Amino acid sequence: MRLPDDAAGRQRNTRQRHAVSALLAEVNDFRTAQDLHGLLRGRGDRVGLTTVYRALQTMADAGEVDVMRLPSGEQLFRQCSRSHHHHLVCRRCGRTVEVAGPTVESWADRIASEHGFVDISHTVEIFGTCRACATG
Amino acid sequence: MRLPDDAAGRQRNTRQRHAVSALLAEVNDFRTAQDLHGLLRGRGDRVGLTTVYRALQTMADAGEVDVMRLPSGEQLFRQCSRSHHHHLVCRRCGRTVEVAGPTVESWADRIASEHGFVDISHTVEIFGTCRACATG
DNA sequence: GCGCAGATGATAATGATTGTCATCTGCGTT
DNA sequence: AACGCAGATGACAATCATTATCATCTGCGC
Repeated sequence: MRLPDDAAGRQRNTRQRHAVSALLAEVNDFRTAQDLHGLLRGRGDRVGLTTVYRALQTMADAGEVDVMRLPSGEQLFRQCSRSHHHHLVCRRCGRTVEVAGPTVESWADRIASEHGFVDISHTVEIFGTCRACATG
Repeated sequence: MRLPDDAAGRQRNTRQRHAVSALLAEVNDFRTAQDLHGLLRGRGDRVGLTTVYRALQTMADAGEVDVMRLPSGEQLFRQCSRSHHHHLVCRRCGRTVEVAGPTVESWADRIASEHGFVDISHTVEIFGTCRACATG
């Protein structure tokens, strides 16, 4: 047990991973993998699509980025605060707001316990139209 | 205005739609479209996969079936109660429990309103391991 | 500088879902 | 009971995001 995080600590510092990470920090919003790949290419960074997917997957596993899924099924990635939270998404312009939800957390846990479920996790997404889009 | 639900009331009673509907009533659980199609074929009902998808889509639009999405992105269909509710799903055996959540509903609405969002909808899924799977 | 495990990327493969389109069939009308 | 047509069907092709392959490359510890 010399290396507690043995399996996880094997990632290298590559140009590509850094590029993806930097881009996520820049566009502070949810983007698809394909989208991010396009942006990288557009700015001249030469990164393969496969690599973008892999980088995002790795970062997601490490808790460095959030993954959410659109009703259509596509997954979106974003650099988010590390703590558990959910998202409020404008279905028109895509603007997102992080929302903390102690209410839901405890509700979900309670409901699950009442039914004898253990090892609970949950997903919550809220969709709506933001003020700008509604009035514009 | 002889037909108030003009646009929606155009569905015909076909053998195929009935077969899909009957199967859903039988297996009271979430199934993929492909899965349902396989079951129909297995029992001798001759129905095209495309038609199964269309039937499910139509029924979902009409609120007759529930659609949920696995973390992997595949969508599952189930005949459910008409009222709005969410699901508690065993990640091991797939058993599902319908849960009503006035708490979340109001929470989601309140959060969204506070941020100026309108026309709110939301998705909530709770995953866990049911007692049977946890002890077994 | 060496060497190799991990990383990359062009490409093919996968797999669920949707589009196409010629044909068929409820079902209201005649 | 036959008619006609809008909606329905289904075999097949197409899409599209994501993943698998695999030969090659490169951090980075030695």
